[in-house]
Amino acid sequence: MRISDKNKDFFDLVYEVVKLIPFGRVTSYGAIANYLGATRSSRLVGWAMNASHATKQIPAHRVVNRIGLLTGKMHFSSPTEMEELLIAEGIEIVDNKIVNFDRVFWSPSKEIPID
DNA sequence: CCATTGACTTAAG
DNA sequence: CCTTAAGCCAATG
Repeated sequence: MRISDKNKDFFDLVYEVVKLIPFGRVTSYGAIANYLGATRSSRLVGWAMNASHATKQIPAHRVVNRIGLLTGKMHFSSPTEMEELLIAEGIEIVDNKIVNFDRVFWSPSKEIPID
């Protein structure tokens, strides 16, 4: 299915993008919002992640804020689950922040091949 | 229906 | 990078 399909809800589009994040890579709420054409609506991406737990299985731990801070770790099953998952993917984290953020950052608008 | 809140971002200082 | 202020929009009371 094409990501550029606008037939789905904003939440579903967010899920599609998040599911495409490669192993060991992360992206930001704003990058996803920007890719979906809603640069200023990055809060909705976070809201979508919150809802994702109940609806689908999504690697929400690969989505952090614009500076690589794990702002949403408290919304997981365990307060340390997000950090543990990222570390398991080879991502360094210090003080709830991704150290090598510039190296593991994955931009959807630049790295998703256009259909 | 109005007010507040929130896994956010940008701009300006 | 930090702080303020403002914008954004769904959910909640």
